[in-house]
Amino acid sequence: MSPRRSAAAARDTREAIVLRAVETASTDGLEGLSFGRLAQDLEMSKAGVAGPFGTKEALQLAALDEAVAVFTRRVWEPVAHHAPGLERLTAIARAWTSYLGGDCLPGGCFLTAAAAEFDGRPGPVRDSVAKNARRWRKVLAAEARTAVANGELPDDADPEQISFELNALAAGTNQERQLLGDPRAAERGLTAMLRVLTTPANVRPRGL
Amino acid sequence: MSPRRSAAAARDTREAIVLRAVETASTDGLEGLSFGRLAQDLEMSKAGVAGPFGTKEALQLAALDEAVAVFTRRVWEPVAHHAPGLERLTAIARAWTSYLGGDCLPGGCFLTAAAAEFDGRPGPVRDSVAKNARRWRKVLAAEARTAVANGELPDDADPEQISFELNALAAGTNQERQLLGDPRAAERGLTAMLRVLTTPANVRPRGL
DNA sequence: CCTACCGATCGGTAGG
DNA sequence: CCTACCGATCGGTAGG
Repeated sequence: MSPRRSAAAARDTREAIVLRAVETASTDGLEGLSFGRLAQDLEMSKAGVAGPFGTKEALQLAALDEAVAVFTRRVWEPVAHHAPGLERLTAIARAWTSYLGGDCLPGGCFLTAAAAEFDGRPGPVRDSVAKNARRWRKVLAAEARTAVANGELPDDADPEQISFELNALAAGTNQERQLLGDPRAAERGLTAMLRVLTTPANVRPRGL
Repeated sequence: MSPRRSAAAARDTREAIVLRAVETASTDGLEGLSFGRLAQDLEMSKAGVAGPFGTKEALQLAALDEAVAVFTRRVWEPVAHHAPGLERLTAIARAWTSYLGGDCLPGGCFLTAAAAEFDGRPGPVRDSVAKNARRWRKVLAAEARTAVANGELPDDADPEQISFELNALAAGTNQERQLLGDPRAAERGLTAMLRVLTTPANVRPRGL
């Protein structure tokens, strides 16, 4: 009663294509993907690569889903056992910057790159990028809200602002690492994130 | 003794192509530029567009230079008359976030997008993007160093860290505006930047 | 999952 | 700055 061999083989093929697509897109962008080049890399026919997806857009969406799954596995799952609130936020800061400072993908954080690539273009790929970005931002804001409720952050701390700043610092950490090649990128990012969690901006500082 | 008519006309043509290229690349990326499409947009022949540049890479570099010039005009020049140090840094934060929150380009901050697009690829375009990024980062760090020397920031504030954080927050502001469509993006970015300038991270906060 | 093909577009050049 | 062209590659499909 195991799945028919051909169905399992088809799944494996699809998975191999998606993994390679994520790698390629991390350096060349999602728009830089092509069936022909993937076929060469995987030593398959072009039609064999295109078949499981039908369109380039479907391939891009599949690669994006895979990248989200990797991010979840590398950043969210390791911190899920921490207590909600400030403790978990701190754990996220550590896991996230460590992820950005590592070299799991040749071109750096896929999701940051995809956000920049599609932020000016309409369509399903952009919609998916935006949806995932919003989802993660909501996770961060919810943790910040819990931290305020727990008295771990000041009553007037703004959870949305904290979420915004953590996200910005992650994007900056990725740029520091990938474009400028700074090995201290992760450390700089973590220092900044921890300060956001220590002295969060609520109201605009006076006199500036 | 005025320049020959044909030379002046050639300069105008080149300029028109570059301006259109910056616009196109702000949404589609520098790699998304093509002589053929620019020719259609400008109602010229493809060879007429390619001629003044020779290669696509030369066109990309010209578009990048133009975007840097726009950034300088919009962010640096308006603050150059301010006193060096904290006052000028604060003015930069205002001009920068205002620039990012405006809509001078359809696809948002060209330089942030180019950084993300080329951070994983070798070549002259990446080198130019990195060189410009480094140059701006040095300007920011120098201002922070002056602020420390003036006693406007704590003695142990780290100018490089301040430069890193301001840059990260700019990238985050651009993403907030372009991808998530948040009209408060500029305000959030400014709030965060001003806090960096008010309570800069120097050493890692204790106990985290 | 393959071969073979479609029309379109790519970067670039010859020649004027 | 134009027409006309080059070989290569694109996304996608027919048919098996």
